[in-house]
Amino acid sequence: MKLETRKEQIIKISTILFKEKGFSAVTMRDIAKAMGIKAASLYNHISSKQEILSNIIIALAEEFTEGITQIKKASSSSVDKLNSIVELHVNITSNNSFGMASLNNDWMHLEEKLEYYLKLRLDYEQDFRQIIERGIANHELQDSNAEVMLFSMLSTLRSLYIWIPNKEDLNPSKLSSDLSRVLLKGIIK
Amino acid sequence: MKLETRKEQIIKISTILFKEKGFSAVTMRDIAKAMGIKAASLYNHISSKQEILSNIIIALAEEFTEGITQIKKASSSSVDKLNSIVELHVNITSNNSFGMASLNNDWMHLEEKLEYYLKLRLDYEQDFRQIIERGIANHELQDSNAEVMLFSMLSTLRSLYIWIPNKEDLNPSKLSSDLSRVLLKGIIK
DNA sequence: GTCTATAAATCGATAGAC
DNA sequence: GTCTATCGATTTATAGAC
Repeated sequence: MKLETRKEQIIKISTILFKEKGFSAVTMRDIAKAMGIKAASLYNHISSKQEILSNIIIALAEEFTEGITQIKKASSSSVDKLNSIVELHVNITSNNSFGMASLNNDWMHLEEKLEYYLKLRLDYEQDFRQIIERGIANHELQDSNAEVMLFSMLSTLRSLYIWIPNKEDLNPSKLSSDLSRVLLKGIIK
Repeated sequence: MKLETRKEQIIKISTILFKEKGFSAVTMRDIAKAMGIKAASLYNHISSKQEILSNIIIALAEEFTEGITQIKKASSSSVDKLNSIVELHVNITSNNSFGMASLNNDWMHLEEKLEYYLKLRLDYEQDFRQIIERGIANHELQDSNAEVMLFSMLSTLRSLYIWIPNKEDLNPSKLSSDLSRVLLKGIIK
């Protein structure tokens, strides 16, 4: 059992509040109240509200970057790489579904780290796109609009945070395989 | 060419600002500045910031409700109904991609209209779910997890607002058919 | 590490002149 | 229909006692 620092506790509680109302609508007093202390006391552990948001978003973005870097250099088929990407999203979102809300909806409120975040996101999308394009080139995937395929998969995977917390009986590996089947093979008979 | 009332102009500009930074981070002074007037002058046309948000979200939610009501009572196949739902989302989002951001991300800041919005959303999802379940029952669709199918389609369709404005050469009917193919038939060969 | 107190800025909204 | 002026509440953040 890891001992949580006070800073980690603040970030954890803020993550929950940010998902409920969004970063801009949550006040330092809201965070303090949820911690059971006064707002001024927060500043002994974090330097600003902005720092809390940065911690949440950048940590997640870097997890995705690490994940796709591993997938990219594996020697598996394109389809298996796509399956691994689905697994990556399901796993990260299962462990931090609250934080995924900030990553998706509050990234524009980043300040110093905004540029860095945008680079990570762009690189991730480019790696994902390349896996799809190679799948088309080597005839594993249908020869249709790669951009629509990318958009469709990424939209579903990025929305997992809305859905996962409502599935009390969540089994990540079953969800990954169900989702892979639907995303890759469609739903029609 | 329709003449826009001042109120409609305010709502239109607010919609753009809300998409950029979210409802909570946009001030009445921001809206006024974009209109070229002072904040106090806004109150001659709207009664509160809240009223602007309600107008944006409820109008869109009702469009979706009307759309699926028509689709539901058509005598077409389940697959054709799903195609119509894709078209519905592409059309509404093409006409108001900015407003779709508020619908997706700022609905929780509704006050008096929150309950009404939640009912419209729940009913919509229930209609959508029923179309999928009937498709499975009559063997048009694969006999797998209906909830995952619903989630996957809905996530992609709800995210269209992020993507559509970046496709300068957008052809709604081509997008609808590309998207239907990917969502229904998958991407694998 | 938490508190009280408060600074300095900004918020939504109103009053009243033009 | 827009303005200036301003109210009262609320915001992030700091100072300094304990």
